[in-house]
Amino acid sequence: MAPECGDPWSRSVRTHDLERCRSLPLFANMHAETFRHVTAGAHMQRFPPGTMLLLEGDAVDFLYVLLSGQVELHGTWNDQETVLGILRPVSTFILAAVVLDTDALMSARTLENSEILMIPGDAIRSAMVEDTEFGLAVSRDLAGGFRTMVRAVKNQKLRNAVERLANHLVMLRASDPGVGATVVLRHEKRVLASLLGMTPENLSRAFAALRKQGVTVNGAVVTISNPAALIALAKPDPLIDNHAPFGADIVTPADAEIWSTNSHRAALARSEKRRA
Amino acid sequence: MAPECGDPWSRSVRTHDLERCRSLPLFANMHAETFRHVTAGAHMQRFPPGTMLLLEGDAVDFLYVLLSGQVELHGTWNDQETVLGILRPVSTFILAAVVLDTDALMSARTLENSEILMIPGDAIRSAMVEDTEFGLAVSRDLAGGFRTMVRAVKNQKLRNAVERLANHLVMLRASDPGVGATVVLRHEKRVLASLLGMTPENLSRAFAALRKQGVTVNGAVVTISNPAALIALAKPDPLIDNHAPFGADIVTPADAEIWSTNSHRAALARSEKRRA
DNA sequence: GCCCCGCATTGACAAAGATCAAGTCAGGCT
DNA sequence: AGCCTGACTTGATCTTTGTCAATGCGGGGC
Repeated sequence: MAPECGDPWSRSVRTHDLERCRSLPLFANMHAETFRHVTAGAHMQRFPPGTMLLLEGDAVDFLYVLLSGQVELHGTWNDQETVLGILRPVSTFILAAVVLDTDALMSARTLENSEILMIPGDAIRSAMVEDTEFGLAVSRDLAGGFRTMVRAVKNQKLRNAVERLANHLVMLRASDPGVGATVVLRHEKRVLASLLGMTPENLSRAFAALRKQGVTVNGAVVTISNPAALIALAKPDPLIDNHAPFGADIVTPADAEIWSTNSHRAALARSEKRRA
Repeated sequence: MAPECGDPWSRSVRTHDLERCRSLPLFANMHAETFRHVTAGAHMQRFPPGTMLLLEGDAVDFLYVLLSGQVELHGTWNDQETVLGILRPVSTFILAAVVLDTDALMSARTLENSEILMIPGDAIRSAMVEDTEFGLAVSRDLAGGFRTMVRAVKNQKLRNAVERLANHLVMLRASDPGVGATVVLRHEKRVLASLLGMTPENLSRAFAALRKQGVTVNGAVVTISNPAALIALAKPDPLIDNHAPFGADIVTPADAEIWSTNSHRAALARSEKRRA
């Protein structure tokens, strides 16, 4: 289902890929044999930016594992589109549709060059039956995904645009292990706007509104001169915002809830280098 | 955690209760022995309307099974409240928190006199390990719940207030086995307003706006004199609205997605036959 | 029966957000 | 280098939604 934009580039699956896959909570405790069986039928593909991996309504034949790059999940209705989530490595996506062997509710599109491991849905479903440990991991992953979406609904219904942006910035700050004066936006602003449920114009104005709280923007670099003021406005809440603390704190591994993402850190470092 | 509002009324668990529980897809294929073990520690309680069963942030010790009455799930932030879902029998709730053994993201409150079976979370979690069939059912239920929440986000972000109301009415019509001229709202209007993500005042105006499409309201009774016009405005979409599209189409049994409700399905099939 | 209280509706107004239209800027291409 | 494209911003305007206030309606309790 890749309509345009050049052929995907298939390549063989390296053991390094499998190791990264294995590092996900979803696969970590799987029996070695089941893991081998599941990945036997998998194949690896590279996609250029802007490739539609999956269209909502399509039957879902694979579980996707994003190993490098960035993928956007979005939904469409009445010629409008809204971004429902953005994935960074290492993450899986559309597990729910695979488990139910049904059609996708979200479309998926690459935002950057991306390497994706595609695991046949059949293999996933039979592994759930054969390997209890994996079955449990699937349940935990889906429970986390459910909670992520509950948070999204609360965020959308209880907060206005400026508050959503403020919390997004607070989240970025919290997830950045480095010092605190600046954060780097991880997506194009128009993508971010859609993710936050507003138009690009309105995102610009929301940034402008946050100048009072000491927020200034320069391209993708946002400097937060008065974190306390920003946080006072944002009122982050653990029951909405899942600030995955890398640095400290335990957070039960099951409660990842970032779809199934685990290791963001690499990408962050990269984007930090180049800045206007 | 039932703060006020009179003592809950505990009573013994009857076999009839267990049978209704068993009818849920979540429990239907469970081994008899596991089911007996799981329900051994369960107890039954009656709650008057307005009782807080669970407060967001609370640790979750039980899986709740609603056997009669009506329960509202809502979220809170910054002194505002929004309804995230409304359950009718027979449904379970907060399975995700039980699976992860963590705190609740949603509060639960009875809207009517309700009978609720409370199953200890430990028993659920150990049953998942011991009974593969049950583990699979849990995964499927959570996958359905995830998809329900994805639909909710799309509904909220892609549609305006009038469109959300129109689709709600179309959904009620589709799920009502009787003839088509009227539907009955299932909740107080202010609850419905919150569920649809608007204020009560705005709900009134949304109803007024639908008069052009032949919608008139009288208390809880809504008459739809021109279904085609209403549907034309609502543009219901199987990827957002989980009711049988008017054409045909089967709903795959796995794709329940109504949290974990089952009882609708029969109604759906019925309404499929008769169509304007 | 009467009184109250809470729900629902309506109108006037205010705030939030979307749309339309320029206009700027940076990066990529020839 | 020069140009072109696409992203971002800003202002003006309109639509949608929320807020505040007043009123009507109806059911439950005394």
